[in-house]
Amino acid sequence: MSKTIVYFDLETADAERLWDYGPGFVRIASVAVNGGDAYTTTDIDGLVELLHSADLAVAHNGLGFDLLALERYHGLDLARLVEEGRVLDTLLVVRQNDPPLPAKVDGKRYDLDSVCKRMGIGGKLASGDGSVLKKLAREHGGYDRIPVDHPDYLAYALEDVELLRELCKRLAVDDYCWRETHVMYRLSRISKYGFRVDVPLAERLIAEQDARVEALKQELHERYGLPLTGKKPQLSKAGKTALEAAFRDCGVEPPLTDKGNFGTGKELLDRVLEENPGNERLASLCMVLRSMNGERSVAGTIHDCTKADGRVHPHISAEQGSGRISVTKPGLTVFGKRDRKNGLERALLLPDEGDVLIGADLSQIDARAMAVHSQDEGYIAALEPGKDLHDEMAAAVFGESGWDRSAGHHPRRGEAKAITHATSYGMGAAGLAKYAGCTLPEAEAQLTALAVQFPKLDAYKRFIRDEGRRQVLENAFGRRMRVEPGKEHTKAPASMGQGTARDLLMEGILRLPTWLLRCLRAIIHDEIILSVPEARADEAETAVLGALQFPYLIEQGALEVPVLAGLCDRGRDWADCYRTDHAGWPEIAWEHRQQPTCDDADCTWHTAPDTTTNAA
DNA sequence: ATGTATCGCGCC
DNA sequence: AAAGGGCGCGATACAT
Repeated sequence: MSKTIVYFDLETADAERLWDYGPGFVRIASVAVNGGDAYTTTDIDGLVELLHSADLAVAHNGLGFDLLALERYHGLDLARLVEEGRVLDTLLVVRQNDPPLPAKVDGKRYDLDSVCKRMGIGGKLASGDGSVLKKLAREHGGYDRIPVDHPDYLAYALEDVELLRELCKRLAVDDYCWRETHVMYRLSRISKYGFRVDVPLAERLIAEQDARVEALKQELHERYGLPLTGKKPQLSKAGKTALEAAFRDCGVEPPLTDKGNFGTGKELLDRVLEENPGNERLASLCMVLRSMNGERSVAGTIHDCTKADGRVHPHISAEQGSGRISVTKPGLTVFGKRDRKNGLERALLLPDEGDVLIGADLSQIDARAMAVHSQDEGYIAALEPGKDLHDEMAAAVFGESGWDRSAGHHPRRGEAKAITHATSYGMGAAGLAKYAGCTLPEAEAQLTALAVQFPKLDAYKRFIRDEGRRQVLENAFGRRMRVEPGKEHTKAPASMGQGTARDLLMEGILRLPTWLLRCLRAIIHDEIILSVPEARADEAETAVLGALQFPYLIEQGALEVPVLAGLCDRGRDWADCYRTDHAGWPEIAWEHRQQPTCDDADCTWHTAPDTTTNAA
């Protein structure tokens, strides 16, 4: 009994409009069944029928695009296909077979054409690289206006599916690929359902920011002759020239970046201020520059990404070197959280009507990943439920003396935090000293103490650096990760820590009950956010914790490492989820923002936008 | 016009 | 010999 394998590729309207184009988004499909002749068709419902009856549906980036389009507009039962193991996304497989270097270097190496070229597939089929399609779209006034019988269009589509079939013959599909299929399907629910946006708030914040930026530009112009063109004149060539003169006017040499260029970044300003205490003119210049630089356009980005349904539908992919998840358009991973200045950015995202946001984050998950791999008894013990890793680290490095375990935290917990964080990633004594603000000998002593207290952790890092010289590492779950030659010392441990941490969270995603999948709204490396009906919030939180927490055993006979998670506050918006963490910043709480006024002079919600900075 | 590089900022 | 890692995105400069 032979299996039916369907290879397919879609040509659509502008891919950016997957979630809001409406019917007609999918224009033609190219299809090949087993070894039969490839063909193109406009009968997309027919393709879906074919996929429903097939043993395997194969597409490149299918879980990022093609299958999602068929699900949205043509009734594809994607959940069932994935559940029954009948979906193969070759993009996921290629990344596993030939893992990427960091995205900066390797970002565009995995589109179908690049992959096939690299593997020597293509032969006489020469069009490649999508330029044909782009040209057609330009000629006809858009991707959705290319005639569906245009011979070049059809040839292009046909070639893609033939390449896909050839590619498939050369791929090795391991267990990790099948697991990853389930992972990416589940994460694609975030794109599908989208995250509701507070559009009026976005518009208000944008307007306020525009006013603020205009005032800052004006100030720099009047005081230092900065040109007024562009959004960030301090970054423009003419702007830099003006500012260099401004620094000299203050009696100071213009600060330079590591590459020797003039720069006005936070660190450079800090340094120049430190070196010139009491220079008021300089202080005032730096303050305005800092305000200018600090102006981000998160509200604008969100607004631009919001579709007609009032929601953003972020794109989810696993293209990072460690396998970490990228969330883009908009990039939800970088929204303000720690700085009060940006704390309200998350207030732009809302639960569905009648819902509340819930969320949970894994506790020190990178450290747990290192514990899993190193099997260091002491390190694992420090991660036991009820213990605080940083307290235990402080005790290990600085000693138990002066710490009454029953009375609270270790007095030097703050310092230990830096050490824990730094050492998993191979930071040296110099780096640690700078990061932690201690002297070099102190940093050296701390690193030595660490190696003595956690010998297996230390040994593991040395081992994995060595392994890294083979260029490809495998994390605890079997994900393959490439290490840049020459950077093993720092990147090998980092990849294992981040990569295994990533898959520990994905394990939680796979353990979520099905009903919560449509509630998923965001994923931020070690944290997930969901929008759930208020009446089911208790149930949902219990289920989320149940899914995310489990003892992890890397292999038979190994020591178990507990994976633990904590809930955030239930939020009326995303910022509201962290009101307890930031009790000192009342505006983080939704309740507070409902008041017409408040007494906190530093409140970033009620205080009228201060555009002047007014140094005088 | 389009793509790459650089800076600068934010998060994990 | 010494070395924190991973990223997204806006804004700008420069090459093609």
